Amino acid sequence: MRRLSLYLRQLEDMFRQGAKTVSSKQLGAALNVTDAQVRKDLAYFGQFGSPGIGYSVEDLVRRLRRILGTDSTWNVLLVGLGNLGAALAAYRGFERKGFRLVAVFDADSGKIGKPVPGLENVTVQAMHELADTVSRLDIRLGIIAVPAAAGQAVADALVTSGVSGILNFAPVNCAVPPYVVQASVDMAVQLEQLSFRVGANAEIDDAAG
Amino acid sequence: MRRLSLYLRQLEDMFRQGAKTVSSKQLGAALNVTDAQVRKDLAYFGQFGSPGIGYSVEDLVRRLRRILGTDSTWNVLLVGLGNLGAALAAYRGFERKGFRLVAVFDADSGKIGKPVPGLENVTVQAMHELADTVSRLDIRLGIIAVPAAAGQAVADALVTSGVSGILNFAPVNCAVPPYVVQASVDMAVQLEQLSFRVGANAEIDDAAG
DNA sequence: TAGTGTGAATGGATTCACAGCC
DNA sequence: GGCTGTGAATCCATTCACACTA
Repeated sequence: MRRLSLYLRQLEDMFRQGAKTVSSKQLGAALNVTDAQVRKDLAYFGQFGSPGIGYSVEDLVRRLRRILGTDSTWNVLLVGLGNLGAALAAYRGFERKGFRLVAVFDADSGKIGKPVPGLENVTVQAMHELADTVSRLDIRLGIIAVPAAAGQAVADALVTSGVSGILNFAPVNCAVPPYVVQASVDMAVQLEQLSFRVGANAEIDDAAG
Repeated sequence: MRRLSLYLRQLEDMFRQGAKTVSSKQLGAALNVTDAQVRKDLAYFGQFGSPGIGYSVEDLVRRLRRILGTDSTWNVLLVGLGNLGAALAAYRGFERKGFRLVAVFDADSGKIGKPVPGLENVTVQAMHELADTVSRLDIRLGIIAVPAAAGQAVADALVTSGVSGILNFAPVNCAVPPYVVQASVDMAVQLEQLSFRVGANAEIDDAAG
């Protein structure tokens, strides 16, 4: 369920602010979701709450992490150290969520061998080292941050090297076998969705006067 | 419909490769969608295809752009020129999709007044100039690329300044009034979704032997 | 009383199946 | 023969309503 991650993020936030318990209504209100929806989502994985009380924030955080698989750390690799890749490498939010960027690859020979800004003990590797590194460091997730034209080739290389999941920032649809999980984020597509919905909103307003 | 943007991206790709017509089956196969799904989606907006032939790629691209509102250019602003913001500012893919980054804001006084790397004629502005700039340049979409702690304040400022849509990269849920459209992208959440689905896949494999 | 867990009902999205057109 | 557009059927997610519990 895609909402589970959002529940967890919100709950971690609430936990930092010292909240002990939370009701489905409170959690839902913070995320624009109905209380019934929250309860259905959580109940699907077991009995987490106490009638009359709500949910223990700390307990729920622990259980959600377990469900999402982030109660242990995942090793992650990145392909493509352009602007976006560099931003991802420097982002300090992954660590806290249970992900560790342990290897970075690029096709540009000018970058290979140099340290990755913002990452300790990681130097840029050549693409041909991919498979070796994946098995040596037990890497299961790969992030693609390369131009569209290179996307499919990199996806193929990741699949061959044995990763189980791919997060794809290249603005292209990459074909992967069904046993490999893929998520895609395309900035331009996101903006298009926005402009579409803004346009639709404007029409509704027009119709309403 | 969220798939519309993906259809458009794929069609633009096919157009560049010289394709004249495309069938719902071909288009669907490229995106892991059934042919019936493609036809339903497109038919919702009108009669675009010819039985026996398929769809004209060029015509369909034009019609989809019209539907998505990207047949004309949208002015866009960016708040936050950290690693991610800089990557977005330097990304050359927006222009081709009908979006132009015309203003960049940051709270860091050390950055204000300096040119934005990769953008012609754009210098970093202070937050207090937001509302003025939005109305002067007729900006309707805003991108948030600031730390989580600053997200809500920036969202509020954008709403007050009069933008119609917000693309939020801050890892926090921002409350906005219903007449403002919002899309959110959280890199860490994306990875969590992946790890969840990879875990689920593994269990299915286990069960199957 | 406040709030969970859950069957029943609803509604929206997806698939099926096919008539009609090129 | 190949392919679209679309009603009918199906599936799945969401909401409703409430029995039950701390």
